[in-house]
Amino acid sequence: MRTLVRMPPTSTAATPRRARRHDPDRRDRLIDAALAVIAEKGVAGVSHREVARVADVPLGSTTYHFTSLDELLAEAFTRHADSVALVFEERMREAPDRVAAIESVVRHVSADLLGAGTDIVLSVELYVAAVRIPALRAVTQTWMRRSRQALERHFDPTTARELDALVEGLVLHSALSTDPMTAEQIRAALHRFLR
Amino acid sequence: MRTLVRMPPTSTAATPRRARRHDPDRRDRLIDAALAVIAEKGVAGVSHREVARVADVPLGSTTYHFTSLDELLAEAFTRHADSVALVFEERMREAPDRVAAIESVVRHVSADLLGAGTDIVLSVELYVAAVRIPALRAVTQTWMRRSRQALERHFDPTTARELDALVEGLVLHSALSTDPMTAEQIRAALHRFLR
DNA sequence: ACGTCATGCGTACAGCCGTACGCAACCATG
DNA sequence: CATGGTTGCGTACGGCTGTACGCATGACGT
Repeated sequence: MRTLVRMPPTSTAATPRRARRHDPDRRDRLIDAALAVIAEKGVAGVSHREVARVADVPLGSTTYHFTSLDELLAEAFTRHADSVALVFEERMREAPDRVAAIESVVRHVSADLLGAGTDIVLSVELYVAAVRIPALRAVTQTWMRRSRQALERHFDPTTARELDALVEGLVLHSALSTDPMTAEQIRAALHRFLR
Repeated sequence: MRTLVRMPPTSTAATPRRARRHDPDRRDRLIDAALAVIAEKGVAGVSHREVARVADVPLGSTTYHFTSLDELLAEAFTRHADSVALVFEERMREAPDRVAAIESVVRHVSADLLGAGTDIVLSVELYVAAVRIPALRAVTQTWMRRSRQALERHFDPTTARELDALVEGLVLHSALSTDPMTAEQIRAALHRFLR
């Protein structure tokens, strides 16, 4: 139904043209909403409409702030990778020596990654999306580099690279397993590698 | 255009109703086609129509053989996991001792997994799909169990589990990296862990 | 040779999608 | 208070999706 006649704002028409809201954080909230959708339904579940629904904004708003869906995905995953990398960097920074660093890695795996359920899901979604979307490959590259550099505060480059891979594997296997490894088992594995 | 008049088979009508083919391997070929689609476009790219196109069968044929898309995905990933597991089991079987077993693992990672590009993509797609589709969780579980059991021919259970995780991490990092690890680097990492 | 019936396929339907586009609303000027 | 321009949103369009359903087909028993 095209409204040729101007409706008063109080009209009870189907969609009464919501008052336009001035809110400068909207773009941010859309990115968070996108991450929520990815965590719950996967990248496949991300659509302009779904994100708009979760963020409680009109459809037109999402297409206004993000030209394409890929742009939205790139920003969302960048935020995710940034936040995980920041936490890990802090963990490495606060470790005074090599032994403490190992313990920090254990905590990072068991608390930061495996503890908060959605983070690993987001990461795996990122990995698979990165296979096909070049912009996301760059995100994973940067993340891996930061991760290794953080480790290099306490370990030589080769060890850092291998350790990073081991951590990845431990996290992934635990995430997929019905019988995930305990913090103690993770500690044992890391000490064995670094002994 | 509904054809109320019976068309002769030689008619040049839009879709001349292809001769029905008796081919009992159709189901198998559909599963392979599904794997090809997953490798090329991801799980998100799998649709009855796309699989039908790749397998060169009519749309109705896919919906006939597989009630739902999830059923098709489950069968496809089961086939993939089976085939990778079989290769790995063979590699472990042919290794006479522990040292040879390590070398077999190196070859498995660098040749079987990283060598043939599509396999890792399929695996990562499986991991992420397994998060949301219960039937696929079972597939990953079985695969992990077989993998560990194969390793247990040469290593104790704890070592097997840790080694399995390390392999996973090495493969994943190499697959995602623009600068993947060489076979030599992988060998070094494994020897370091098992030294 | 001929009927029967499980097997296989064409088609239609309803619903979701991304995106383009034009108009409404507001802010900053004058 | 007028007016211009920027920002934001409603809507429509074409295309893709899964799936249900009914009819054509041909293998097989007789």
